[in-house]
Amino acid sequence: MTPSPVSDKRQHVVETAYVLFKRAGFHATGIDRIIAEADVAKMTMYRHFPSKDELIVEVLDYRAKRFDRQLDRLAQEGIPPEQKIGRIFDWHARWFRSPDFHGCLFAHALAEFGDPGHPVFKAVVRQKNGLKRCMRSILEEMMPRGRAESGAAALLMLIEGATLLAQMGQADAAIRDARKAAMGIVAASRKSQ
Amino acid sequence: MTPSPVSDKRQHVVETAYVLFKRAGFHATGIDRIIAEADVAKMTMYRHFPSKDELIVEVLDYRAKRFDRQLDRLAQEGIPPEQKIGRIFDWHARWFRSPDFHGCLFAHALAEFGDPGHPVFKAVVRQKNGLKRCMRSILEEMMPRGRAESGAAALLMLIEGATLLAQMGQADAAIRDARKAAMGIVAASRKSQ
DNA sequence: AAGTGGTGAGACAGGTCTGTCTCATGTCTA
DNA sequence: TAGACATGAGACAGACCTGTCTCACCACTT
Repeated sequence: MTPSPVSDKRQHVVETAYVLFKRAGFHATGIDRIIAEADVAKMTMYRHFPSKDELIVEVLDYRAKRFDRQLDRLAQEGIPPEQKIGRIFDWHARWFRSPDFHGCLFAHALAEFGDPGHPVFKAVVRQKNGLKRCMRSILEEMMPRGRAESGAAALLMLIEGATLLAQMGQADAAIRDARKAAMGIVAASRKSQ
Repeated sequence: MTPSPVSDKRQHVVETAYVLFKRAGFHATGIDRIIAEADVAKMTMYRHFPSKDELIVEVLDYRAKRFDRQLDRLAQEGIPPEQKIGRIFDWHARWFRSPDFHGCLFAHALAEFGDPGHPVFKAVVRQKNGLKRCMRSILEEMMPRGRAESGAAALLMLIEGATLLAQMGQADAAIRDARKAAMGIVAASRKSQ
């Protein structure tokens, strides 16, 4: 029996590559390492992905989809918007404390693939815009469009900065200060302009 | 005549490496590329730097020193603290608009060298802590120590996030929203807790 | 005039990189 | 039973990587 329509191995390679990329970076992680860790033949990998770059894009899109799903669950209907924002920060706090936290894979990808025309670069932009859009739609529940756009950008920047500080070993202080600043921004934007 | 006590070439290699690292990343930039661009023999490089990693640390420390000098000039005495913060954001706005802006080299270094024990990692932490310390000392002019520490962290996170967004092509909006959020944080922290 | 030290040029070693190719194997389907 | 197909194993090419080494050169000092 074919294990699954478009194969088991493909997804297994993606998940293995994800772990290795996260731990050691993209250029520093070789194809040989990936296929050894995934226990898969080289040709199996190259039959599913035309190149390493395409594999990287696949890994990023896969993680972005997972992240979006978790985000949707946090920001479900029937909860006041402040609480939704709070939950997003809670989620990040848990992430920062997880044993194999190594910073944001998308930010790392941007560092290694700085050419705006590169598919990896575009995948990163997609993910970050998605997160910003999510926060903007939350803020729009309590403030006009323009202010929600600025506020979402501010929240996104705080989160990205907190992720960086967390990677430098200041996770607890970072998430606490970012949350405080975020709540201040939301409260101020709600009241007036 | 010996050109300079510890040689001209050394600094020239550092500056050439800086440009290449900034443009293409650390792992993706080979030694051969650096010496070719610097027009220097390989042995000249290896006589000054024991390894590529040491060169990277040297490049980072060199840029950190330059950055600190510019920062000191911005935050000179006799200026109200709000204005000092404003100037730091102005400086970043100009940086984001500069033609060869490619994001923060230190953040990129963190992405490629995620091991906390690695010298490159430590060099990044030094630089970020320096920037945070600078902003904290500015905030301490107008608020107590504890609040200044949190506020400085928030400002640092906003700046790091803005730099990331700027690299994704949203420089103008990022710096505008980050500045607005920063001023709100400063004003709120000044008044009370 | 002899020596010293930084440098240039490039060969070289040993390893790793991505990506291609061949051939054998097993497994499901018609 | 026969064919189709994904896979395993690994050789292979060609490029690139870091780092070492030798030898010649040249400028300056003593």
